[in-house]
Amino acid sequence: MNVMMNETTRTARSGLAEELRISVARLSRRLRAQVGSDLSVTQFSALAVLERHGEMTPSELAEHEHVKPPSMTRTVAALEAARLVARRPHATDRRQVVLAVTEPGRALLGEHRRRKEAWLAMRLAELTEEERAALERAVPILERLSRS
Amino acid sequence: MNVMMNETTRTARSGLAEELRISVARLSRRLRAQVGSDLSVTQFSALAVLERHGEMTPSELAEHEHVKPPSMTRTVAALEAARLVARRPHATDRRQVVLAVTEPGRALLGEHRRRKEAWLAMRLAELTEEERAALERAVPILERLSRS
DNA sequence: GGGAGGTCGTTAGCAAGAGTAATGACTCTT
DNA sequence: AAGAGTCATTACTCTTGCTAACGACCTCCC
Repeated sequence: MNVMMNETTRTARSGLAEELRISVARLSRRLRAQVGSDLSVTQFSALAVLERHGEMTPSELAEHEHVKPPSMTRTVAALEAARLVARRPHATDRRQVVLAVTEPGRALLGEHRRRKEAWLAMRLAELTEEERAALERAVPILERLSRS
Repeated sequence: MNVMMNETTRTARSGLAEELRISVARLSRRLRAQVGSDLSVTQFSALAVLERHGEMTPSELAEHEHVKPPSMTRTVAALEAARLVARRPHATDRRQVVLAVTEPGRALLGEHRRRKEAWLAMRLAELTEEERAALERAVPILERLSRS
């Protein structure tokens, strides 16, 4: 259409923020609907983060997930009730609590990952290799957008 | 690391589905928290879709947003109460209702778009041109993932 | 030492938004 | 014209986010 602009040289179009916002919101809603698991997306995300980062306090976890501490309290309570996360007292500060993924939690994590990837993986498989490569490049950028 | 694979030739890594799922969920949660508007993300998305697609019935809108009709009823009710959407009877089927964005709705849409893009646009501006281009390529793919 | 004030986690209560089930009005098929 | 199906809505529940407030604990400073 426009010979002066191509994909690699144009700057951010004014619509990019809006398009990204809407497509992310929609895909998120779609994904949530596909979770055929006994763990919610929020719980799974918290559990996965805890596994990746090792031991964390509830506040650290809340900050990482960009959620307020009371919300994380509820998420952690659910995970703890399911024996997927264990809490132990902090070594020196008795106000704090240290969370860690239990062995059953780790096992369930792998199992759930495989199950819950099914829907998305099926759809990813329908894409061309170039499209998947484009998503691979986008994922770390999306991660960075939600930090900062 | 692996000289046999590079970004363009590798197939979908097993982790892509999971990474994408988590990063999309997190960014979605982050975006939702940034909406300083009187319209929720859901309402805005429905209004935007309605503007883009022209007139639609509530069921069509619900299907497009991958939401059940009762949920869309509530969203539409809120939009109608704010005079952003108008409903009129279907020409031939009196069970159905036809929805359309009003002129104030259209105006508000543009205004809100500019306002609500602020957070994301700021973060997009911090990226390199290559990273933005990567997101530009990813957006239509994300869109396609949430359809089908 | 011993308060004053800050921090961590939790509880309580509220709001948004999604779901299922059921209903009322209407259309279509036979 | 009557039974079956469809569209939108209502009623109710659930999840998950938030803010406000609190109790337990730490730390700083006199």
